[in-house]
Amino acid sequence: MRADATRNREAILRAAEELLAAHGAEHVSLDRVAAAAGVGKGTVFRRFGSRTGLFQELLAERAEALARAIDTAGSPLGPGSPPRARLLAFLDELAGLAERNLALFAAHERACADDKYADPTYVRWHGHVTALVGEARPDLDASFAAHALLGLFDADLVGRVMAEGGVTRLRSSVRGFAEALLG
Amino acid sequence: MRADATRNREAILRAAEELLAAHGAEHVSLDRVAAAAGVGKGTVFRRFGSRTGLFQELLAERAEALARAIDTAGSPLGPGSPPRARLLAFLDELAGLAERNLALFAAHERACADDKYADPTYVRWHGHVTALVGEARPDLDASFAAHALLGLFDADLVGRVMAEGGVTRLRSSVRGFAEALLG
DNA sequence: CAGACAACCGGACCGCCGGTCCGCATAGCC
DNA sequence: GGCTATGCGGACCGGCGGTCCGGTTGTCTG
Repeated sequence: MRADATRNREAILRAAEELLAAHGAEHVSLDRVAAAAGVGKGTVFRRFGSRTGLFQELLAERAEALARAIDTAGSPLGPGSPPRARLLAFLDELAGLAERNLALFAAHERACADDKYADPTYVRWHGHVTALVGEARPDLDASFAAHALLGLFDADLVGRVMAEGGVTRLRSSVRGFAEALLG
Repeated sequence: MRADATRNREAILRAAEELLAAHGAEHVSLDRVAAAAGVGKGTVFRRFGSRTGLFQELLAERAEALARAIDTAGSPLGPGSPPRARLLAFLDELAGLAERNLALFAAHERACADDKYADPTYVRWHGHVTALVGEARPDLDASFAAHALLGLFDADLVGRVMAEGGVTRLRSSVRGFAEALLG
């Protein structure tokens, strides 16, 4: 990749973030992103393939730290902790991530609306949660329950809950739900 | 409403259903619906206001029987049964409804993507589930749990589960999840 | 039955969007 | 300094949801 290509790639990602923060997920078209990045529309598509690809990449970037933490021993998130604690810790982290990136979550949802299960980040999360649920509650359909738990972070739902009680309410509702489910 | 208006209204609803059944939710544009109904596009919008309105109305139609059953004593669905049984019965009915109307669920989801909580049918369902959860598990955030339970009927998830085990698998996964949650 | 009016219809039209394409520019290498 | 592959920009496309208005038609009245 040429140096200018790398620069443009970064400019596009940052422009997309700014527009998300400024105008909400619904008003971020790729024309606008391109314009804000000081770049042609074609460049956006060459770099990211599609709208879907752009938001997937953006989410992957924001989720990277969490992805690493999951595989690293030493916190309740990592291997070594009991599955129930790991799962609760993971969901709590996810709540934080959703809070800090609500507009991105919304945009990502829309962009991945068809074939939402193909998104790499979602797939990783789902695999993780499925495994943990399988250990903690072997009687359940773990994959199904994992989709349901990840569904708690639907952007509209998160927004609604946070409007009433902020991230604290979100965290406690999620935790309460997960604890009830795990028994 | 004039007689021709009533006829057209019905023709549009039936055409939309046929198109949903024939091609999936993604390929049903309002032009196509209008053409299939033998009607101008303007007529579709005059009758239903928007794409959203059309699919909301269609879902409301299909959900009417369930809505009545909920308020009528005499089955596990209706008032008089214990909340836990009512909730499980309701979710089971919803699974059946989702199975029989998968394409409609998908189209409805897309059409209501912004402001999904404004859909009248969803609001009714959510109120019902919230009340039942509140009785069965007063320790939970009932409204939040209700959204989560209704999220189980996301069209993509339903489709995926049914691809693996048909409606039987869907019903048992839903039931298992709900039972675990209610303890 | 005739006439008149309101309700309704059709489809051309609009702006916007995601996505494509190709002639031109330039970064990076010899 | 010159050559080429890589990348760039933005005009362009098809399709969408939604609007609008000139013409049509159901219906009510006398």
